[in-house]
Amino acid sequence: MPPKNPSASIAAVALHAGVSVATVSRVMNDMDGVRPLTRDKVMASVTALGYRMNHLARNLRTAASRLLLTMVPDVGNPFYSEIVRGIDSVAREHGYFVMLCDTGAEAGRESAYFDLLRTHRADGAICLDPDTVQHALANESNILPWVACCEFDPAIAVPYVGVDNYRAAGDAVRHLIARGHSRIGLINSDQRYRYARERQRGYLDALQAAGLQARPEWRRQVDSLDYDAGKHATLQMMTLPDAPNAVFAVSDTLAIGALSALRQLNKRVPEEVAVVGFDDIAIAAQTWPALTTIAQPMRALGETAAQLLLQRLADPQATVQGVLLPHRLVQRESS
Amino acid sequence: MPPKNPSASIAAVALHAGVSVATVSRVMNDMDGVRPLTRDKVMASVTALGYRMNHLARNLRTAASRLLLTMVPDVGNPFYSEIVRGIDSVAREHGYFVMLCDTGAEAGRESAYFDLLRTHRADGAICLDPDTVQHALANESNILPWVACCEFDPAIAVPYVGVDNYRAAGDAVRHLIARGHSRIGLINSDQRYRYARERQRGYLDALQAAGLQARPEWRRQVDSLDYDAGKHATLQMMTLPDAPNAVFAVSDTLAIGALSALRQLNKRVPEEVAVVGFDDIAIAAQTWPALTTIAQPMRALGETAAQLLLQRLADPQATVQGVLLPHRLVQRESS
DNA sequence: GTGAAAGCGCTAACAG
DNA sequence: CTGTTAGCGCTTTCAC
Repeated sequence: MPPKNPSASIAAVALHAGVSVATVSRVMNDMDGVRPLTRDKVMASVTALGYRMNHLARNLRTAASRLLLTMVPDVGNPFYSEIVRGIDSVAREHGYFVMLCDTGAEAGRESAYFDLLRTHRADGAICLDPDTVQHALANESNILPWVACCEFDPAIAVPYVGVDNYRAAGDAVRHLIARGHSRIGLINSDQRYRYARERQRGYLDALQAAGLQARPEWRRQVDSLDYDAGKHATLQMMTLPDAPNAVFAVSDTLAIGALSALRQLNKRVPEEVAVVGFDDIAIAAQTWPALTTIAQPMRALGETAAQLLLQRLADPQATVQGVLLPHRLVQRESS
Repeated sequence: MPPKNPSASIAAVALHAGVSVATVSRVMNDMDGVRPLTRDKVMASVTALGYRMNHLARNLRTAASRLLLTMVPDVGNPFYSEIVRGIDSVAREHGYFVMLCDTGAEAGRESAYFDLLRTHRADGAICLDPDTVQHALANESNILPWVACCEFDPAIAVPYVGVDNYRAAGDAVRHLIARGHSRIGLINSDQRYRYARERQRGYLDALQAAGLQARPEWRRQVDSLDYDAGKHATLQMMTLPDAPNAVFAVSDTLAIGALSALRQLNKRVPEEVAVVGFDDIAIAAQTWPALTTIAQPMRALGETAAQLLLQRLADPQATVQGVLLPHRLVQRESS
């Protein structure tokens, strides 16, 4: 039973092994230029003393925390949590840990978190917050290494990864049109999000291209992605004299709320009202009826974001890039 | 427009203000014993230079990272993400940030994460992993500050917060019995979790107390909390010659999968088969039929865990405590 | 009330 | 191949 002393310092190990601290450091960092025999001696002392390196000290010296900040508007949303897993997996692969921060999409909290970069508590950040709040951070982007994920403004010189929201929304609407629906409603989220604005544009253009009406009453804006928000929006929309016979929701959670509302209204889905969502979160396949939706490669979105950030950290002056990942329509029962 | 230089050191500020680094440090830490005039001078220089303290250095000096590790089996599960929010909110209130780690309930990964404590990269940890994997860490619990949340073994000398799983499961079963069901199935999760074992015990005892049969075929064990796992378990259970007319699932996700299976089987819920879940995640109110479930105070669970940990950090030798929070039956349409 | 100076534990030149 | 040494930027006695 070796005496466990996690607080033993590198000096203690050096003493025990009869070598210098520099040598211990070399061994601990797997650097070459150490005689195997010496290395073994050091390792023996390390286990004998139960030594663990103090990362605080190393961090100060190397000026790196090996922590990646991830700022999400809402960790509770299944869409975001899947992305976080993607980020986490590649971060860990590269020896980084992730610090998860729930910003509630508030600019204030976001910029407070950004201080973590300025104070060297994190090496880089991935931001999923509204592009409107990203703008505030754009000026410092050259100094502070961060990338945008899902939400991004191509005009900002910040690496990003996302999907083509305009085209994706168009695909959803065109699908609905192809299924014979003509009065198509939109449940949209917070317009501070560029994705919300882009999807609305896609919706509108697709409608127009098909020569269909795009009545303003058929568009509802909600300020959260809760199930209830989608439900209420749908309930309201359906009281309209000439209510939509199909609805496109910009998020699965909203769409699921819509399903719930339609059930309450005794509307048959998709016969009386069709529903299409966005994201393809796990639950989308389990609803009744199962949700037709635009799938986003959530995992890959997170992984790519982490890769971009890691790239940027490795080479700060590398050219800024933007990546668009493919989406696809997953047709189930609700349309 | 002040020259922003986040990498300015305390020495630069001292020079600029014409004071010593000690004084700057005092000002930065809001310590008293500094003349207001001096304080103002320093603050002026701080803003002039755009100084932000380097936390790496401070951390080394104070031997604290002000980071809390949170280890969850699966960040994607809505149950856990709500708890994480609770943790995050009180952590931030106290000047801590949280580092979220998805362990996949693997003992290996868990102990790797624990190294973050040993290497001073985190000050404390909150563990939501199976009590079976917690046992491995119990020995070091006196040295390494951590607390258990949701999953815990009262026998381990580690502070914990959770619910009375035994009683909660009994409540669910008694509710089903009261509604006239006699053949009650159980969809249980991974037995490495103490909560799974406790809930099973509660289920069994409640059945016995009512003089009802507890056939082994009516119990299904799944190895994940995915919707699909619940669905498949239910599908299998329902092929039984004398299938249950009610099922208690130890997690809402499992119960939702069950709902999906029953729909596929054309069984009316709750008339032909009633379903009760556990947790009361947000989606539970939106399913069809809306899910009856045992609600856990997820937010409070997370908040309490963080408080316990913070307490432990403030006073390492304080007595170990265990907290049980109340659960409650939320009756909706599925039973 | 303020300053000088000694480290925290590690890494990285630079010598040997 | 290994050792010596000078810091990283901050906090914290201990003087003044």
